[in-house]
Amino acid sequence: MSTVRVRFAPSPTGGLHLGGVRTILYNYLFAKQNGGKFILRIEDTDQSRYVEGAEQYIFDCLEWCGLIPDEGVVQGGDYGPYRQSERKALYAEYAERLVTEGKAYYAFDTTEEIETMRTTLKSAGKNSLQYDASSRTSMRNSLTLMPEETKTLLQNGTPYVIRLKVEPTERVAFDDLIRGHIELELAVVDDKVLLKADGMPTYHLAVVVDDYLMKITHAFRGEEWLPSAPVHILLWKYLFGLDNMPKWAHLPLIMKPDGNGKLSKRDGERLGFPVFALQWPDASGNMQAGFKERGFLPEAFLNMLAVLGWHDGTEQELFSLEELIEKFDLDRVHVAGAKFDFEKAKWFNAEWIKKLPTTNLIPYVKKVLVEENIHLKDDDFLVKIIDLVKERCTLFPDFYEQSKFFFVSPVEVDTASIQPKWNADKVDFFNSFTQKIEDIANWTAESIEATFKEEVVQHGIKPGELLMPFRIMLVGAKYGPGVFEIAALIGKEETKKRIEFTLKALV
RNA sequence: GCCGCGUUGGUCAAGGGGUUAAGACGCCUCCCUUUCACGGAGGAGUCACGGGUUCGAUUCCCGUACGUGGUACCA
Repeated sequence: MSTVRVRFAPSPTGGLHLGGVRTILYNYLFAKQNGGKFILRIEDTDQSRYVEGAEQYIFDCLEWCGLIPDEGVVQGGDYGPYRQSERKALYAEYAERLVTEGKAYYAFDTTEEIETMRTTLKSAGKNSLQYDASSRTSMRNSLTLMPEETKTLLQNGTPYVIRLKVEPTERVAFDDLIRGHIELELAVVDDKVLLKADGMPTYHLAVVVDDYLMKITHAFRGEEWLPSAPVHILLWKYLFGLDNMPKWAHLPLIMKPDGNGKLSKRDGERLGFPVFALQWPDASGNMQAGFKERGFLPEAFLNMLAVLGWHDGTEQELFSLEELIEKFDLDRVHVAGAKFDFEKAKWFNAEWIKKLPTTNLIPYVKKVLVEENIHLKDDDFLVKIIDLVKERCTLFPDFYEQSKFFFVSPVEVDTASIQPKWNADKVDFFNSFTQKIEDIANWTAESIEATFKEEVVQHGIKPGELLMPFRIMLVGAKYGPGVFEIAALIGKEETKKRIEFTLKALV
């Protein structure tokens, strides 16, 4: 049994969105669980749509997710180059070989001529407007032209493409790792362009040639590729033999949460959630926050993506990357598309924030707080705070709201919530309480609470009447962890200061 | 239009001839917390439709509907 080799081949035309990352993830999991190699190549065959920086972006995404290729554009390897633009000559060679063997042909038709052909077919009431066995005989290609004419055209540098000669009577079949046996008629596929006029291969030629030369054993891709599988099978048959063809798995699509259709890069903006792993500009050039920028943990992001279309059959929902490698099973990948649910995605993040050791969270929380101009003391202090508030946080920006009062006195205090029931007795209470805390030698949540309770008894007021005002004094509003915990952490002086501040505001 | 793939609560889903049809997110109620969350206990809500096959279909078969993908010198 040869080594499992899988690959992912993104095109540098835009940000990596959910479907793409999930395909990478499944590829990665499969490779790792079989002790194989995960290879990254770049499909920059459509240079008209090439976007500057998109390639680096792909590397950055992989790094953030922790899905590092074993071989490829960055790491190198024995089967390079891994960028298709650098393999241009290679593809042309195979395309020529197909022409020589009568499996493909040169086509000199211009875009306008093809347009004309289609309108003619349409007005004739034809359903199929394809460049195929039925229409190629009336087009300008090496099948219809005299050999000398073709030769002259080529010598004159006339632009041409190489098209696959699809025999409509053939049928092809293959076994999909997820969907089982699939049979397709070639009558419905057109004579696909293999080599474009600019000398670049189309996806169809490139994927087959690269998969062969890079010894790929298993190929995972989105379901949208299923209809073109016959083309690839034909190419394998003509070029390298069906026995060498990788096993295919067509993954279900990730769909829009509302309405219909597969999730697209524009949906994030429209629906208010990220669709990219990392930030990426939208069509109008505005930067769209990715999962990273929105405050997701890569662990949560990967976990959420893994179970969108795959389920391990038990009740477990939280999986680390190591567990995913161990448990992932192609047989348990769904056949139907899944709608993306941002609420559930957030839940995964909240779970991972609770699950991960606090020390792992420090860098993320620090970043958020520093961006809010919070002056941070030592890590020990931060760890105590994180422990206190982390179960109240879903995304990292929540840490700011949930912990800012540990660092700065509340600017706005919600006195309106205290005012209605405020009276002289309560003022007395807080005045004597501020006196009493002077004497607390060991400033801990327990001692503060004990002192507070004693005072409450002395004044004969219900504790509930006083706890909320106290909280509002310290936090500024009605939320947060235990009041005595907060008082303990911010210190005696700060506690006094905040009580006195609010007392004045309430007059 | 044609071809492919699909269809279990609002969403993710387990199950696969006989089940009270798991579980999770979200929603609702209550408990805990003299706050907000976390946690706990409950609740509402589902097998697209029509025919077969069968003693019995959510499950198997065939249709229909609906969804979705493809039908490019895009990937």
